[in-house]
Amino acid sequence: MATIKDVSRLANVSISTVSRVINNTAQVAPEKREAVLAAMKELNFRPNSFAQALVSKRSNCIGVLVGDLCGGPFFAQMMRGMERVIDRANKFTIVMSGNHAEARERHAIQALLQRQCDALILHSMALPDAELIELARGDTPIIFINRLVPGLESQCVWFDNRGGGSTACQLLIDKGHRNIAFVTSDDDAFVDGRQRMQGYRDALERGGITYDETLVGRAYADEQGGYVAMGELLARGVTFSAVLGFNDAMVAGAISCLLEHGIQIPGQVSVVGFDDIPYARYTYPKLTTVRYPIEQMGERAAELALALLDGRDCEQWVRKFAPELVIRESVS
Amino acid sequence: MATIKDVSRLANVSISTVSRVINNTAQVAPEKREAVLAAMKELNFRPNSFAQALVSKRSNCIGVLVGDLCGGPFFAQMMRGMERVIDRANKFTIVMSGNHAEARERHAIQALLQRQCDALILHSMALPDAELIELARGDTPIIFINRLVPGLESQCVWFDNRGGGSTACQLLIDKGHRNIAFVTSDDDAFVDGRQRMQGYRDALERGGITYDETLVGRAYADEQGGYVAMGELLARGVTFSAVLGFNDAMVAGAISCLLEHGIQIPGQVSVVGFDDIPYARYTYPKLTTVRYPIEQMGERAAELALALLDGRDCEQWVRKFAPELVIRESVS
DNA sequence: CTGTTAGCGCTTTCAG
DNA sequence: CTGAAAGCGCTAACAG
Repeated sequence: MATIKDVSRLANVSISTVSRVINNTAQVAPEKREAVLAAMKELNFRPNSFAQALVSKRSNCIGVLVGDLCGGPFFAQMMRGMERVIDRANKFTIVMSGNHAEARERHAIQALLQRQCDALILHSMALPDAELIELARGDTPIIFINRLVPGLESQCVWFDNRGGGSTACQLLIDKGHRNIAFVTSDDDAFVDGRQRMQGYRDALERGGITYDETLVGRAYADEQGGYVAMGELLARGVTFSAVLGFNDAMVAGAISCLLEHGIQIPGQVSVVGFDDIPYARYTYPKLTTVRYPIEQMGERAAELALALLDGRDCEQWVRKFAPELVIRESVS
Repeated sequence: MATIKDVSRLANVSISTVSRVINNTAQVAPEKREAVLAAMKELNFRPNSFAQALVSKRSNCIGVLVGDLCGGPFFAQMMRGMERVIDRANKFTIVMSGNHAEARERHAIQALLQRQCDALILHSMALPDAELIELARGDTPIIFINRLVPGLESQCVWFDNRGGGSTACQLLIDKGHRNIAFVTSDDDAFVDGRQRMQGYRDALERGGITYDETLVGRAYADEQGGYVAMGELLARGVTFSAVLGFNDAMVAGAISCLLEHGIQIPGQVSVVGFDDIPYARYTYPKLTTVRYPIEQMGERAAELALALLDGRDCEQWVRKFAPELVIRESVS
C-alpha cells in the first residue's frame, strides 16, 4: 500500500502538498495538483484511515449495537434506515450484536468505544438505566433507540409500545371479544414486551375485563416461539376468541398452530400482531397489526447522532413515534 | 480518554511496560503488573485501536460486503454465521451494503479496503469476474461468498443453485406436473436467479417438457414481487398446476395471490420455494423448499478468511454447498 | 502557495 | 525484567 510519502516523492512535492490536495484544505498550484493526482492514481494510493483517525481524532465511524441481526427483519430494517443517512454523510457503520444479554451488550459497547466510534447508537434491552446514563456521561455522543432512558429524552428515539398494545387490544374489544389471549416473550429483558402487555391490560381494564394470567402464553419471541406458546395455550384448555401477539413473528407461528388445529381465522379466533413486518401482508390470513416505523426510527436515530456530532441543533426533532393500526383480514 | 502515557505515569513505569501488560507480550514483575492493572482500571483505560492498527499493520477488522441487509432474512442469517466466527477470533466485522449495484459495490469495496480491513468477504452480484480477479491480486485476502469466480475456487464459498433448481423441479415432475410456472427476479444481475432457472430448465428437458417462456413471471425478488409476478401469470391466462419460485419470499407473495384468487394449495396448484427461510415452515400451507444453508456458508467464509490471514492450511475445507429438498405441505 | 516539523497513541527493537 | 527511542502514515501549525 502506497503512502503519502511515496506520492510526494513521485510528484516531486512535499507531503503537506499531497495532504492538501487529498483534503482540499488549501490552495495548491494547478500543475502540482495535477502531478499529485497523477501520482496518486499511478500508485493506487488510498490514505490510511487509521493514521487519519489517529491524528484527527475522528474515525468517521458510527457504532451501532443491535439485538440480533438475525432476529427477523426488525433489526435489518432498522439498519437500513441508519445506513442510508450515515452513508449519505460519508461515514461508516460498525455493527455489533448484543443478543439481548447484559454481558454481551456491555462487551459490545466497550468494543465500539475502543474503536473510537464518533458516536454510538444503542439498542440496548438488557442494560439498566443507570449504566446507560453513566455511559452517556462520557465524551462520545450516544443515542438510544427503542428505549426511553429517564433524563436522556433528547438522546432517545422510542415508540409508544404501551399505546400500541392498548390500541390493538381495544380493536378486539370493540369487535366484541372478551377472552383475549396474549402471546409474548418469555424473556423479561424485553422491555417492549412488558410495555405492550401493559397496554393490553390497560385496554382490558378500560373494557371492564379482568386480566387472566392463564390467557398469557410465553416463549422465545420468534415464529417458533409463537407456535410453541399457542400450543401451550391450547393444551391448557383455556377459552379465547382472540389473540394479541408481542410481535408479528410470534403471531405467524401462533397462526400456524391454530390452523393445524383446524381453527378458523378469523372465523373462530381473531389475531392481531405487532410491528407490521414486510411479510405481514402476505400471510394467510393477512395480518392485522400495529405498524412500527422502525426504518424511519433508524433514520432519525442516525440523524440525531450526526447532529450531536456536529453540534447542530435538533431540539425540535420528533423522537417519539406513534403506533398506527393496520387492519387486514385476521380480525373479525 | 486516557492514554498509555497516563497509565505509565500513574503506575510509575515506562510505557513499554504498560504495553507489555496490555499485550501480554513479555514477562513483567508481578508488582508492576498489578500497579499497571490498577492504573488502567482507575483511568478506565482502553487502548486506542487506531494507534494499535497503525503500528501493528493489523486492524482486526474483517470487511463484509452484502447485497442488502434488509433483503429479507438471507443476509441477516449470513451475517450471523460470519459474526459468530469472527467474534470468536476476537475480531470485528464491518458491513457495507452494495445493493446489487455495480457502482455501489465498487465504492463499498474501496471503502472497506481503505479501512485497512485485514480480510474481505464479498457477496458481489454486480461486479464482473475480471474485476474480482484483479481485486484478489491485491495483498488483502478476499473470500467470495455465494459466487464461484473462475480460477479462484479456493477463495469461494458457493451453492449449487442449478442443482437445487433442478431438484425442486424434478420433485414436481415426479408428482406428475407438466405445466410448471417459474417466478423469478426481474434483475438479470442475480446470477443465482439465472442458475436456478437453468436447473428448472434442465429438469424440464429431462422430463421431455418444452420450456415455455409464458410460464415465467418476473418481478422484484421479495414478497411483493412474488405477488405481482403471480398476478401477471394469472392475468396472462396461462395454465399451470405447479409453481417454482426463485426464493421463499417471492413464493410467499405468490401464494398470497393464489389464495386471493380462491386457488387451493396444494389442491389445485403445488408450490415450491427456495432457501428455507425461517418462516417457511410457518406459512400456510407450509412451504416445500430447497434448503440453502446460508448461515453455515457464512461461517465457512469467515473461517476461510481467518485461515488465509493466519496462513493456515484450509485446502481441504468444503466450499461447495449442496441443496437439500425440504418437503412440506405445499406440494401434492 | 509550499515545505518543515511536531506530534497523534501505540508497538517493538535495542540496550541495559 | 525494564526503559529509551524509533517510527507507523497522516494532519496541522508555522515559517517562509
